[in-house]
Amino acid sequence: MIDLRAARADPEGFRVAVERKGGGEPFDRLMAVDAHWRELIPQVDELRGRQKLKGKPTPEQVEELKQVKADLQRLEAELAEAESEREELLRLVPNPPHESVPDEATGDAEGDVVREVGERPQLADPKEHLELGRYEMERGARLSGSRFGYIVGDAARLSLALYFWALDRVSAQGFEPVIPPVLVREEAMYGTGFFPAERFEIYEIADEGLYLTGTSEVALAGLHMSEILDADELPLRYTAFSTNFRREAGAAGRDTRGMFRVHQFNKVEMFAYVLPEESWDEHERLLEIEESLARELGLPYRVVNIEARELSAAAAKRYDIEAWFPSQERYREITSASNTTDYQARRLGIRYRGDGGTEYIHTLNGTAVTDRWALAILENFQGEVPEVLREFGAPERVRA
RNA sequence: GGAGGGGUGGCAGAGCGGUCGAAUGCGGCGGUCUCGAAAACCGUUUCGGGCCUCUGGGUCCGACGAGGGUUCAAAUCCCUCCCCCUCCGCCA
Repeated sequence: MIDLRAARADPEGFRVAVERKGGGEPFDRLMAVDAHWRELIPQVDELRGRQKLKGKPTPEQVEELKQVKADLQRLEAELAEAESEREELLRLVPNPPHESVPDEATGDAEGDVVREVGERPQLADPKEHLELGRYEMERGARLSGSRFGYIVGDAARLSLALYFWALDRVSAQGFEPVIPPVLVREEAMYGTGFFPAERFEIYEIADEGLYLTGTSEVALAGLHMSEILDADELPLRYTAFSTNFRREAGAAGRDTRGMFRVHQFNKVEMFAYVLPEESWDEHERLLEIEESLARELGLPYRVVNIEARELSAAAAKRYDIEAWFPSQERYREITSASNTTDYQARRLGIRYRGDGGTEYIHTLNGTAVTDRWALAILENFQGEVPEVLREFGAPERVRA
């Protein structure tokens, strides 16, 4: 959530920033409700003060106190309503985007193309991943429905090698490996900003009140929820392997072939808790790690600075890496690195104790690898596997 | 899944419905002592919000797992939920 005090101090500035992500309307309502709340709170505080006694009241005092109680009940009800309205609106207002985030895309990308790296392979008739590896889509659909598949044989070995390779490289950069829960409570979903904005994307276990995470970002952000960390133990960096579940409800008809967009996939994710003044450096650092992974495999890619309206509620800025997919003749997203600044930390109550008292930390997340990387490897190298993955169990060549 | 017990400050652990934001111990911080340190002694030590402010702070309100309720008044009584522990059952 946003910093209410900062918003009060500069409502016009906030309004402009938040409107870039389409959050102007809830922001206006938030400011109105907050003003009402601030009118009520001193009145309620005053009455509560009168209600406090040192010892047993005389009968006359009890009569007086009953009147105080009546007034208080009325005002407190009004206050409670203002508070719950404010809560609700606070959940709706997105994190303002950073100044460096563009408003308009330059070309075919969902933002500004920062750079293109590597050479696209010259392939006369590129095969797609379904021809190159054994991905059992029809059997997957028979078992679980559309957008489910089995990854079998060499393709499975390739994916497993990718996870281990990525964990190796990322943990060498100081990220602690984690295997997190993938079922979480509603509060973790709200805390990370996936609720209410992206509720439609999330699978729910209604009986238990639990939700399947679409990314281990949720569990990694939740790892320290409602904690006060020591400034000198920051930054905290984690990397998690997990299976991710997404309903892909907004993607009807898109990417329906093969394993490209499925309801269940595996991912190695990076997550960092940092001091506020360090988060923009950390964001660049996450991007650099992601790029180093793509470069080490020799994947042709480009980096995109995502435009404001495409950012999630939580993200103040986001870089995607898009790999070239020869069969589609275009770049497609394979990673995403976001600086959520203090937005998740506020919602989850994650602070640190420094010299100037307690303050909210900043959180960031970024993809290391996903199953989609295996598809990019297959398509760009037409079945050949980069040498570096062999020692992690990948086959020399993937056969369907 | 069944049966019990319990959730209080960084930790441990008290707390007749009012004078309790909360005893005490440990830890932390500052000081005295010391060449220095330890010990001892003295002091200090939660978080959030509103308003004021000479930006040091002041003041009032809220918070004893969470949310409701009873009461003039709740850490203390009642209800719901969450979490932890013990025993039994089940299980990779």
